[in-house]
Amino acid sequence: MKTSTEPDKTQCNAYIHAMEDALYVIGGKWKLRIIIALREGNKRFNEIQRAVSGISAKVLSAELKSLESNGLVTRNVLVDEFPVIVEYVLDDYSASLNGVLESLIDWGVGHRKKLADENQPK
Amino acid sequence: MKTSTEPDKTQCNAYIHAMEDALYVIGGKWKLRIIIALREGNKRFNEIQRAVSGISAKVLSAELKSLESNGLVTRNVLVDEFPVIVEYVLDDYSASLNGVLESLIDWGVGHRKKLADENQPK
DNA sequence: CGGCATCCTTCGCGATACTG
DNA sequence: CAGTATCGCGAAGGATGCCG
Repeated sequence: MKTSTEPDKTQCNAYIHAMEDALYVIGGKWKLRIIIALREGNKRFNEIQRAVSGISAKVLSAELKSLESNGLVTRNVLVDEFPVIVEYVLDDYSASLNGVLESLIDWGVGHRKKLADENQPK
Repeated sequence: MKTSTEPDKTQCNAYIHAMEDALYVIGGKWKLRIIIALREGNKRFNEIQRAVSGISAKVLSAELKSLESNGLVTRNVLVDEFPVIVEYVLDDYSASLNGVLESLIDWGVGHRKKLADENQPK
């Protein structure tokens, strides 16, 4: 607690800072899309690449490592011989993102609806 | 509605697509920070720049225009003579983002807490 | 005061090819 | 199948200066 005369400024910075923390982990073009793809079930590397259209193997590889290091995704090696088989699984911790995902998806749907209504006012 | 055998895949794509719509409008490094800054009250250009630390005038200008064109922010010219004075105001529509903002901020706070706990397990 | 112009850097991302 | 290596583009962003 503080007795300063500018509590708002402090609050605002705290909010912005929390947002930065969040975006550092789940920001960027791909991370949330990958998580959404994995929500419909565990997937192999190439399956994710197909589900998240447009992502390259290099980027997908990097994103998965990042998600793994943040405890959101787990990498399971199913077969460790030549045609290696790997499966990616959402970690329990990823459930903590449900609120974020749902509100973002909802807002996206609503915003698209709003744009459509503005173009077809009737 | 469809009778396909792969409703999940369709659902997943719809979710990802809605997310893309949302991120197109509020994604990127700065937009949500600017909105948070404006939530504590209307601000002038330079005030926003001070509140959102690190943003340059050029980028702030571009971001404000983008937010304006999406109906999230309104630009009010208070004085139109030489030392021009402009005020930026959150539009009513921006309230629709409250859920997104709160869940992101919450998650950021929680995630930081989680990291702290992992480093100080005792 | 608000904000555009210019120049420059950074790096996220993409395409293609290749390997265990 | 699951990635890595290489190359390189292009957009986003930073620094500085100027102008109404």
